[in-house]
Amino acid sequence: MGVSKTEIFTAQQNTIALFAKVIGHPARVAILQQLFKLNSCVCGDLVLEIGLAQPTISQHLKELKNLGLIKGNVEGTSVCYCIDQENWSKMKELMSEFLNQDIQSNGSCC
Amino acid sequence: MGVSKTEIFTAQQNTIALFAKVIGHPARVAILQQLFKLNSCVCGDLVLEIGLAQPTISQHLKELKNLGLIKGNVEGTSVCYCIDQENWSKMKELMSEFLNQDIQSNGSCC
DNA sequence: AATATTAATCGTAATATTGCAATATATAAA
DNA sequence: TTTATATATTGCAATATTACGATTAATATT
Repeated sequence: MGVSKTEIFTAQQNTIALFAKVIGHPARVAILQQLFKLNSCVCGDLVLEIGLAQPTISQHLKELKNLGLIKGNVEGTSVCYCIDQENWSKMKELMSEFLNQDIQSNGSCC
Repeated sequence: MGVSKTEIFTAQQNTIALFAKVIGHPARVAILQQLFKLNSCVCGDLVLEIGLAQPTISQHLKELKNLGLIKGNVEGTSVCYCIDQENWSKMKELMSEFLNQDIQSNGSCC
């Protein structure tokens, strides 16, 4: 069907999946890395840096913004984007907790 | 197009995206959590636990296996799955490095 | 006001993902 | 050897994602 059955999972599972999904595209990884590198960055610079068309970058920025990982400020005709550090930290917390899980049983593995 | 332009990104960016993508579905998050909880788990138990059809679970397991995050051993008619701890650690390392990035510039944010 | 600049949105084509019924495969048990 | 059990594979329908050209919107500049 192409649509996930989110209702059968916990809120935490769905949230982890949503954050992972938005990082699950190399263009968005590249955008985030660039924003960490430059602190703030105008949309047009990302288009040049990354090499995808302007509407495509704009779409990826929108997804990152929807999840709160970045924020954008209008500056004249350009829009300046940067990491939303507070939300990034929250996401990092959630993902780290998931990644750092330990095997909870001592039964031998297969 | 539906197809990512992976060739314009670095290997690291593509790898991060691939790992994030496979975690980007709540069913796979749930499977991984269950495997951490029980150490090893038979496919059929995951079907019961998670509540998706057997072919669907089987497909998700395949994706996790393709990326090396889990491994499966045949035990009679069942297949026992567990976390591949070595590869999980490598993935964790890569993702943590990405998540723990710090702003590298002191220019003010927008 | 007219024009240039920048980014967002719309529309669309190509492809990927999700989920499951039906079927195939492989081993165990009778 | 037949039958039961467990998992994988196939095929398909519904939906989502990716990418971009064309256009729109919004502000700056002349």
